[in-house]
Amino acid sequence: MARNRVKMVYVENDTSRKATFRKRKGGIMKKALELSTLCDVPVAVIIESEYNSVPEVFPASREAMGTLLAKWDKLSLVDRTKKMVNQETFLNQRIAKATEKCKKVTKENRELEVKKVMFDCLTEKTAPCLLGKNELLDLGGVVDQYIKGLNRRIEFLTKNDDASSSTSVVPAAAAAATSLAMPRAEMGSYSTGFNDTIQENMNVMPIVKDFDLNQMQSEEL
Amino acid sequence: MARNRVKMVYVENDTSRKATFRKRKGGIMKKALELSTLCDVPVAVIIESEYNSVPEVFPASREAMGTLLAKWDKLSLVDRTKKMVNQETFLNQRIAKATEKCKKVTKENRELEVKKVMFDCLTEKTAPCLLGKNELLDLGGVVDQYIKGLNRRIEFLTKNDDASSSTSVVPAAAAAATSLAMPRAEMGSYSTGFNDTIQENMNVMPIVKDFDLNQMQSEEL
DNA sequence: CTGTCTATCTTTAGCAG
DNA sequence: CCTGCTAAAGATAGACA
Repeated sequence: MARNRVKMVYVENDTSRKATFRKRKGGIMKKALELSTLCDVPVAVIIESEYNSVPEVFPASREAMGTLLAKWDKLSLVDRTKKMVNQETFLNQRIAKATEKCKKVTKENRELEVKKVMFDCLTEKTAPCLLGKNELLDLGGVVDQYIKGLNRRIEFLTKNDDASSSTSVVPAAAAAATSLAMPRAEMGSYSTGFNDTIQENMNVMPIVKDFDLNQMQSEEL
Repeated sequence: MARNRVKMVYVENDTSRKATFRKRKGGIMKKALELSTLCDVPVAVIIESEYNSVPEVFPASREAMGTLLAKWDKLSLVDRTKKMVNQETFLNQRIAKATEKCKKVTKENRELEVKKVMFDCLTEKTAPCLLGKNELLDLGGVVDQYIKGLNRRIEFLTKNDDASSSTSVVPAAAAAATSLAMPRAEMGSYSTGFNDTIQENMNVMPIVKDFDLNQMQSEEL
């Protein structure tokens, strides 16, 4: 978890594995204690270790532990199976969630790519004629959205800010760039240098979001 | 755990508590899954929640869970009690460890304070005559150690570095300062400006180590 | 409420003693 | 093997959509 990102696979090296085991066991026990303290819920953790001949460990109090296990014993076979199945469903749920997130990120990335192309066009790095039909359609959609934002922007400026109302006569492309930059400018002073704005956005655009299943937390169960 | 350091006490606010519960439960489940993956050990976590009518959760597989609980059932009353008692001892062990660490940090801090006084004396901010008997004794000890370090330093330089051997004639106080700075200089070039060295150390000295029990991990159990 | 963001706090992998 | 350190990865409280 530190220094190097660690792969979530069995640690082959005996020494490292033992070290990891000890550290992480301590970590879980602490977390369990914290959860039970913060939320006043009974928590039990059982860890079977090859290093401990009496291999169970519990952060719960003696009584709480007994109660927890008793409850488990008393669960109907149906409920128990249901819960057990939940465990089998555990990974499936994570996968489903991850898939959904992955889709979303992919979509966002496509949008970012299109925006990048748009700015490339503005700075003449890429000729639109080199693009395929689908790319052009996507690009058209993005540009349309920018122009819509631009119109709202013009309306806003015309109503509220005389000094800036002159922006309503700039070429559409530069205005679109301004529009894109708006979210950042909203809380401060408004940007007026279009080339700067474009350049600024050029630096931001290439960022493509990364995605990692392991980064996701189970949440929900 | 973020934005604000959180006190380890029951969270009164219902909304916050539920949010904390959900987040931390997810966190523990993930950690449990990671531990069992990395070290290939069976892990079970049972969390009884007021929000879940069938209030138990397990990251372990169906079989592993059964095995774990069976093992617990088969534990002799003696072993079980021993383990249980361990839970009662849990906090005591943490307290013991914390106390020990606290002592250590306190001692380190006292040494740092003494060093600070020593450098104050060198820069004439504090007259030694204003100090009490114990402080003077401590100070004497520290100065002695510096002088010892100085002698080793002189010996080293006399043997290995003709250009620097002239330092063997500097006043003891400045030499002591050099000695103190040595650990940092050992891997690079040697410091030669004594006033700079003193000033540099003045900036470092006032750092007094902090100590927090919650920062400690249970480790060991 | 459920999901998202992010400034901070916490955990821990890899080393050195 | 254990202990301590530290930089980097991870978890999460609080605020917000």
